[in-house]
Amino acid sequence: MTVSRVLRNRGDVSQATRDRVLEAAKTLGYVPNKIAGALASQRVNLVAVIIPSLSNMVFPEVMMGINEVLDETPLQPVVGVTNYDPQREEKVLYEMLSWRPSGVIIAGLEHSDAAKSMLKAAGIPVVEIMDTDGEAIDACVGISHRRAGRKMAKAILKAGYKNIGFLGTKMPLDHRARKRFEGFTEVLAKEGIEISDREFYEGGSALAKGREMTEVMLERTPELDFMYYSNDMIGAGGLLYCLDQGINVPGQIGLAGFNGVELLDGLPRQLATMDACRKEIGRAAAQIIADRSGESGDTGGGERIELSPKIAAGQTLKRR
Amino acid sequence: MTVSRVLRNRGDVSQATRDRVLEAAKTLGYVPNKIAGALASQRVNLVAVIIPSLSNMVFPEVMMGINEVLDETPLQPVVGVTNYDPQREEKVLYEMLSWRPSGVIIAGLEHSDAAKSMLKAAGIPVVEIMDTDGEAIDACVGISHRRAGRKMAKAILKAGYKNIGFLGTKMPLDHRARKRFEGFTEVLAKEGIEISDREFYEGGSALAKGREMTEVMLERTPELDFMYYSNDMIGAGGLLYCLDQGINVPGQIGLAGFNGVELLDGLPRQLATMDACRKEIGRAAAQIIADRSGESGDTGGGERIELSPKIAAGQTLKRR
DNA sequence: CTGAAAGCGCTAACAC
DNA sequence: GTGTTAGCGCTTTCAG
Repeated sequence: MTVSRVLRNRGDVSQATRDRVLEAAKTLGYVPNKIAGALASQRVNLVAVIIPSLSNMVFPEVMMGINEVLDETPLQPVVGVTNYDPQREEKVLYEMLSWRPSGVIIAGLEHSDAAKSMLKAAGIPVVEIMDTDGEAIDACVGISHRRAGRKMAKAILKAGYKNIGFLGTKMPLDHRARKRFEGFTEVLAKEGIEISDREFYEGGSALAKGREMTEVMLERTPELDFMYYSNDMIGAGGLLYCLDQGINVPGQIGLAGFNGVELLDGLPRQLATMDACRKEIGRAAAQIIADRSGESGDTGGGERIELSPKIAAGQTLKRR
Repeated sequence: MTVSRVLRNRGDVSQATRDRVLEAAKTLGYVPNKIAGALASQRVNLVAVIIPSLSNMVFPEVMMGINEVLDETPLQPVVGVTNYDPQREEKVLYEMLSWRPSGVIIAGLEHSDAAKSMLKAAGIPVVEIMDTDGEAIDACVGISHRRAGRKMAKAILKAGYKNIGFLGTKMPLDHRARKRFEGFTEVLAKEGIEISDREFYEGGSALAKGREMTEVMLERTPELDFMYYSNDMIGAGGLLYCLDQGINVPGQIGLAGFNGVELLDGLPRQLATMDACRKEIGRAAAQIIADRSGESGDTGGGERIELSPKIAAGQTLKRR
């Protein structure tokens, strides 16, 4: 009835009745039931956001970007965490889709077949984020991790380093880290160079792991003159370790990480890194959903935004 | 009809029909509509989680605790972020309640009157987390930040420090930081000691800010022999700064932070801190909601769990 | 064990 | 401008 109209600021209602309704609503402590509303209107202002983890700052930062633009709209994000587990991803996705959200933002391009079918069948905007190396179901915004790996390899070679070590996570399911690694070794291979040593970790404090791994690797392969870390946190650990040991960085050994986390600003020396454009990705993805959910005929589709991460050479990647 | 029964594994359905239904559901790619289900059953398996921020690791860690226990139940968390803004908190809360969740987990004990009324009127379990210094609406799990501040002050005094500086965030709305500060100065006052200097920051990289603030303060008040940081990140920045400057820690100056973040493990020296029991808080809060949402008559109510944070004295808070 | 029927609290379309 | 009506897609209750 009329009440519904005023509560949603729709069309013709006289000021008098409007006031009366608002008054009543307030005194009764009335909170509309969105479930009923959604069912009736076939519209749910929720955006499903599916990410692998909350345990490092990267996804929370993406969330912040998403929040920023969704705040300007009636849309609300609902997040689900998969722990890098395809099974869980499938389940979380199913749960979310059963709420008939206005769109979904999901990390990565790799999903189980079932997940892909659900996404395709959902008939809502789907934005796959963080990665552009592969085929998207619908829209896609991110960076090319393969290209990022290549770019860093080139910069390192150009700076004159030759004996390069790689340190990363032991995560077969972190496809983005894997792609960076592939791009990285690819460029090295072209120059006839192979990774001199490599080390992988899982669990624990990344900073501490970075220290440990660096120690182990330097002991095992003393001729190393560069270490490429698959994320800034272990890179920072490595940097702190080197400084502790009185190792000249980058004189004796150069270092680089990946992500461009804010944390690096406070380190004794600025670690070379590459900005993964996390907030920007969140913002762009949310924008796509917001734009499309406004339209009627789902005009858009298949948007593809590839951001280009830039190297922040810091002080740990200098020409020798 | 029957279909509904098999999809929910309810009561008496013959294996034959069950199979037939499952079969049909699969081939049709049927995903049940939870909105309709929720409306009909008056049951929504969502738990609203309202937190101030995602920008440091503390709340993501609480989330992980919540996820852990909710994963074992049909309940699903939905998070809302307030940016420490009571206005936003009110709005976010309103939005969430309009989905009629099974419970709400909300950070802090300080809310606007409107927010409090909504929470009281909602008729669902409400767990206020992180803080126990004040009056809870319903259940409450956290630590006493006032007590935490007092405890740290005692430890510092006992270790023989006299000229103490405080460094924290410029956040009038971070009640927990404020309470820690109050507890801290209270104990000092009892011993006839006043904070020698203080400094507050906002925005930017906490690690970098920690460095800057430490530098500024040491210049301004050279007689300081201890610095108490309101979080570990700025504490870590301070520690790195001191080490850079060749300042003997804790010989010349002692340091302590707050939170017990994992990051500290990788630092050149272990910063003294106090574990805020974040994951544990998340777990306990989720458990309360889970337990109560199982019962019919909302048996429980008013649970109050106060965890006691322990000092991890690290290497930067040693008897002089 | 299975079907039919009556809502859940709203929105949308249509009268008044 | 305002009231009325018919569903939205399920769950629930009650008959068969």
